[in-house]
Amino acid sequence: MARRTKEEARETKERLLDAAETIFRERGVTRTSLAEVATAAGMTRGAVYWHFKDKADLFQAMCDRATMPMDAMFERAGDPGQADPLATLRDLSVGALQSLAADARAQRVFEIIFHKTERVDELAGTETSCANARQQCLGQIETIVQRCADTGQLPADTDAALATLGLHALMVGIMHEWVLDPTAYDLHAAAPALIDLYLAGLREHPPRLAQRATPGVCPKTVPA
Amino acid sequence: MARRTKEEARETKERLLDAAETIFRERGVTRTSLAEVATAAGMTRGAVYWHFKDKADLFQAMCDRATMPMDAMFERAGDPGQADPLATLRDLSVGALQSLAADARAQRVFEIIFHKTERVDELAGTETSCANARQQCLGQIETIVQRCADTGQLPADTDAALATLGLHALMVGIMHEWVLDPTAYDLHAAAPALIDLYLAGLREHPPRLAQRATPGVCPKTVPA
DNA sequence: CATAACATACATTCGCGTATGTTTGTAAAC
DNA sequence: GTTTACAAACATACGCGAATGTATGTTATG
Repeated sequence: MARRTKEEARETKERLLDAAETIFRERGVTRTSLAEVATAAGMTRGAVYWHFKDKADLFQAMCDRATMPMDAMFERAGDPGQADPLATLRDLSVGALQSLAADARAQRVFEIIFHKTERVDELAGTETSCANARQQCLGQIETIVQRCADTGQLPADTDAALATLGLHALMVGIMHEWVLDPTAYDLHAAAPALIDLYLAGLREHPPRLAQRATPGVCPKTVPA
Repeated sequence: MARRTKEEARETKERLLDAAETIFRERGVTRTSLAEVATAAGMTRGAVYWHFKDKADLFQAMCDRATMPMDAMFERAGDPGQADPLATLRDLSVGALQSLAADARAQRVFEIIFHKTERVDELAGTETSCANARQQCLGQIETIVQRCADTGQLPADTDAALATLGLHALMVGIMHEWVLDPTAYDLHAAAPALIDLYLAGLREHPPRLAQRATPGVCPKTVPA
């Protein structure tokens, strides 16, 4: 069997990507051979090497296919001078979490990215594109946070960088833990509460610029 | 060369663990061969197989050696009926972050755990011990949060489970991102601000029990 | 008929587990 | 307090399977 039609070839490529999601998730990226991916898709290694350069290329394509909608969200949120930046920030954060909750493919791929792969130089292409997305994400958030401080929705001396780090860390942590067991709780329902909790803290007790040690609730210093 | 003294044998074991930290971090756990670890420690594979059963055993020992102090922290924080549970919670959270900031070995190992390994069934021993630590950590936090709600330091109808999920996610996210570049910011200095920000939000706008959709700042629903 | 879309075959390398060799602390026997 | 014998603490050698990249087949499409 060989030489399928154009449409069939596209289907096999999709099936290979689907198989990669399944097998990478089950066995981890490094431990899975391309033969396993191929047989899981009902093909042989020849098909894989025809559509993709090597495993890194396959992995990259798999990630791109899944993260495309979330990338688009961040693109959309940055361009206009929004009238209500705090609401924009909330919508963006809650939307990202809820879009993960609604997209089974994104859940699989994020589980792979967070728990089933090793960040090494050999996946340099994926690594840099991932770092770019992260930097762009952080930049978007910090821009909006700073706009909140400028428009008075947050205190003027808010440390936008630290506030951004915290929000980003919160979202990364939520995704990181939730994909381990999506049945643990309803992320779609919980996302607003979690984000609003953080944003309320940001209004109530934000990190201030030019402030090293925060007095906080308890003045006792911790051992080490 | 063979048959060193007891003390020398312990030293070589430590050197093997040190080498494992270095090589695992550089090349990822799965991609590193035991030969690489051995040569990096100035030994051969014979030494590795003498001190450890296989790679999983070496990895487990490396993790245990590094996470021991942090495990002890959580043990210490749970036992007594603390008078000020909210302060206990803050001390525990800030202390965990600052202990990471102060311990170079913990930084290396956490970077390996978060970014240089793949959670698969083959590392079952490590996986379950890690899950146990995570469950114990979550349990400790939730117990303290519930105590805060019971003693009136937080609203009585606070959803302790969700509040715990958020705090845990925040800390995981902070560690997850910070170990990627410890020079990005001073974690020891930033930890109190980040934790106090979340705890302030917890007092100001906590998740409530028996409450599905939170009204929040912006009622608009997000696409998908 | 030329080539896209694969399947098959081949050579090479790499890592693992084990088996065996070697040296030397170390503790009991004398 | 030697000496002897045993085993600790490694090094070396072997055989095996598995995965990779490429080279070469095969078939049907455009």
